[in-house]
Amino acid sequence: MTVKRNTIQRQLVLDAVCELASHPTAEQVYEYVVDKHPSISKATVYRNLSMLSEYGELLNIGSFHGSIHYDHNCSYHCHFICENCKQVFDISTQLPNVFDDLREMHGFEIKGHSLSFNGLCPNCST
Amino acid sequence: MTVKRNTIQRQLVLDAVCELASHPTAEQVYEYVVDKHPSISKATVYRNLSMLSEYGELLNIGSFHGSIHYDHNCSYHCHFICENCKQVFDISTQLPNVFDDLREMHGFEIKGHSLSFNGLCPNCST
DNA sequence: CTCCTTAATAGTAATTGTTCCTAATAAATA
DNA sequence: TATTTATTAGGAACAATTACTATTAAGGAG
Repeated sequence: MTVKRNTIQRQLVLDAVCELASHPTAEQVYEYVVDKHPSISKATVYRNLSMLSEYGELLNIGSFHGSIHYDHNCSYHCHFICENCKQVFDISTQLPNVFDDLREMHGFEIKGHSLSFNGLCPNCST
Repeated sequence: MTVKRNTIQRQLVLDAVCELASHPTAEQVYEYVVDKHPSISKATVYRNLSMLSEYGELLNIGSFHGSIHYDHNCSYHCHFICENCKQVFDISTQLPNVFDDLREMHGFEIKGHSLSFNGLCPNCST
């Protein structure tokens, strides 16, 4: 059995996503981390972002405008992506349990889902 | 005022997405169209896919596994993406009108949304 | 129908996001 | 403290997409 090791690089990547709290991309995480740990490489950031997502410590919320965004909040919520400023907003709303119904009705083994809206945020719509 | 011109290339791209009906990527559309019109270039396929999406004649349903998928069905439905076979399935289900509520409650001008599930399809889960 | 404007095209180069590769490093266990 | 091997840095490779430029052709005006 392979052991998951704790490295400062992995911790820095995880901390960055939490501290940025802006649904950052790998590039944005790299920019944030390289300040504190200049020798880190981009490959390390990419690798840790996907490993942390697999472990359930981060959430890959999908690819918007060409790059994958990550979220430190792994509990269920939706997102709103502004087409103008490209910002990703959290939308905390409860959708009824159609998800459970879907699971049972269609025979799909659902491991995750992504609900996102696009349009213009209050700032950009004026 | 710029005039949108009708070209055979644009029509072929639109037809391809309809005829394939498998949520194709730009690459898959190109492979399909180049048979009928060998001189078409990939840039033309990419350009027309994004223009047709802007015009509302196609739907960009998001980027899965590294490339954007398009749908000829522009009416509301969800998708299920199998993590194993990478197939995109249509899920026709009605979510209650939380979308209208969101629109009014948050001040976001919602132009579209995307709800997709990932996991294993019935074929792959056994 | 013919001419003219310019949107759209073909072909290719460039860019961007991401993954792969390899030798060196450093966690974790014995 | 020594050993194993997961992880790293750095750069090359790759794949999806966009940008660029000369050429072509759609469609409105005359």
